[in-house]
Amino acid sequence: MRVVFVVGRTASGKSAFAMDLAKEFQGAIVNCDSIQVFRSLNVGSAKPSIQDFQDVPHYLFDYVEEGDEITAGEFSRDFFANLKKIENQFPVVFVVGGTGFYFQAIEKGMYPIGAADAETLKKVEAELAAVEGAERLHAELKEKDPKTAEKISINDHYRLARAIEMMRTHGKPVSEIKKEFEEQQTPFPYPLFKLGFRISKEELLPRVRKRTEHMLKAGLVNEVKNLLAKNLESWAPLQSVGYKETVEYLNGSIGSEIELCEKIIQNTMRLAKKQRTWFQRDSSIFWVSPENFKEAQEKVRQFLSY
RNA sequence: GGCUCGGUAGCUCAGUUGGUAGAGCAGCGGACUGAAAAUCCGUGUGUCGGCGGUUCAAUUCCGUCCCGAGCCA
Repeated sequence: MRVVFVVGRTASGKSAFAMDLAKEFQGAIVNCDSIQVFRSLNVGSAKPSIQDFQDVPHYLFDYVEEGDEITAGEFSRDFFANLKKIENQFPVVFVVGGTGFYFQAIEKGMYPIGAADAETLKKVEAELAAVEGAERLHAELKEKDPKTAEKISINDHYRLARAIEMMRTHGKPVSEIKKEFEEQQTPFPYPLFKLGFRISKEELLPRVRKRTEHMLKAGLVNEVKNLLAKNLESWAPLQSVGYKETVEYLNGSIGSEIELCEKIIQNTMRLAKKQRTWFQRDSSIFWVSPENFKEAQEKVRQFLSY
């Protein structure tokens, strides 16, 4: 089996492209989007339609239950477990999504140390919350692991806490864990081609606007209302673009549905910008834009048929 | 028509006891290894509503006009 990554900013048209190719090559679609993995997040996550699900086999959508959460490491394991199961069923899978971190997790792997040790992390967070806590911990990191300290802002409490936690739990600096990992890194286990969808901000904005208006018509507010009725207001994915704003609308801090729509469009554009920033540094991606669409299709065909 | 309070960055506003101004948000750029649609970092010249006056110097004081909100007629 071969694997094609189809990456790009949200609403860029990558899903439709992948669907076409999947039909042509009897392939499957595998999700690599951190929000579309969740059941019950349908409208606001711009999940593929029921028709799409029927036309082409889709994997890793809708498989994390309401209220449950997932990490990049877990996603990566789920991804390979899934691929193992279907590797004899399809000549190719198209891994489609916008979550750069998850793509990295599956392509490069994660450090072999696993998730944070809850107890240690809790302690570190308590220290962090103390007066001058961040300053002290950052100084500690700087002393024991200057390389890592240089990359982490004193205000980035999340990364600072995790770095200290790693150091204490595993008894070595993060930069060493990173170095060891890089030395014994294994290549991605399937033939891989990476395709990126490039679309300008000017082209993207009207697409985002249309999609957001459609989400509101399709019942985004109701979707969120139902989740809040189940006491899921602190469920992490409700912090994501589209959901966060709708929660604010329902609790009154966003006044009207028009304002809600504008806010979602704005934050979606910002998300798109961050996605662009992430993917553009990967020089091994072959970029598709409207001008070289045919050429891109040809590239994929070549990759799949030699 | 009279009085009062406002008019400062794209938006909301702070400030200058007179020496030409700064926050938040937005925008723009970036980072990213178990929260990633998250989190964090960098980036601020704008006729300080217009026109006059006083002054070495006015966004700041004075006059006048324009615009907005409120109160009284």
